[in-house]
Amino acid sequence: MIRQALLDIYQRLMAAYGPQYWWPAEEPFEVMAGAILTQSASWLNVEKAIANLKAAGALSPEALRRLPLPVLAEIVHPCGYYNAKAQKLKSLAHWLGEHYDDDLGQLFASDVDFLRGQLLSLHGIGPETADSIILYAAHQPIFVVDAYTRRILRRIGLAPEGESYGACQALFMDNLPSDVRLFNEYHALLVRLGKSVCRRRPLCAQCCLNDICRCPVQLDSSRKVN
DNA sequence: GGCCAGGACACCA
DNA sequence: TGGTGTCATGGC
Repeated sequence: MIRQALLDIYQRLMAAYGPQYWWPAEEPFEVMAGAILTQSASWLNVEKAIANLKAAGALSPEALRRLPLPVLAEIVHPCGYYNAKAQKLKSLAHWLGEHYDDDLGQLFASDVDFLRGQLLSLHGIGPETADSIILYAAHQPIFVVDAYTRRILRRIGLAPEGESYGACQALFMDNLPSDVRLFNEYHALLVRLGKSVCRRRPLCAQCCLNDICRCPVQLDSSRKVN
C-alpha cells in the first residue's frame, strides 16, 4: 500500500525530472564539507563557499586543520553562519585526523549504525547531515530526510504523526528496498521537486504529483528559523 | 525590503 | 520532551 504509493511517486518524479546524479561533488570529503555548508543555506551560496575552499587549497582535512579559524570563516562566508560552519569544519577535520588518520575509506567501511553514531557524536552534525554523508559519500543505504521531504509528504497526505526525522525516515526505509541508488535518486528528486513547491500553496497544477495532493493547509510549519 | 534556502545546537520550562 | 532563540549570507 504505502510501498506502492512511494514507488509510484518515485516513478513520477523520475519521469518528470530524470536522474539527478547526486551528490554534486568531485570526491567524498567535498560531500562531507558540502553537507555541513548547506545547512540552512541555498546551494548557490554553498557552491561559492566550496569554490573558495578549492581556490585556497583547503578542501582536505589536513588543510582545514592548518587554516586559522578566522581565515576559514572568511572563505565560507558566502553560505552564511560562517563562524559556526568554520568551527564545524574544523571539528570534523580534527576528528578525522585523530581517529581515522584522514582515511575516509576506513571510516566509510564501518557498519551503518556505527558510522551514523560516530558522525552524530560530532559537533555540528545532526541527523540530516550525518545521513547525507552516509548516503552520498559512504554510499551506504540510508534515507535522507529534509524540509522538502516533510513538506511533500504533508502535501500528499503521507506525513507520519509528528513528522519527526526518524518517523519520516522509517516511512521510506520500512517500505522500500534498501538500495543506495534508489535512496540517492529519491531524495535528490524530492529536493528537485521541493524547490518548485511553494510553502504557502498546495502543489501547483503543473506538478507531477498534483492529482494526489491532499493538503488543504496553506502555511508550512516545518521551518523554525527567523 | 521581506522571504527563503538541501540544519544544528543551547537553553529553558 | 518540546518550544524558542541564535547563527547570517545572498538571490529573488
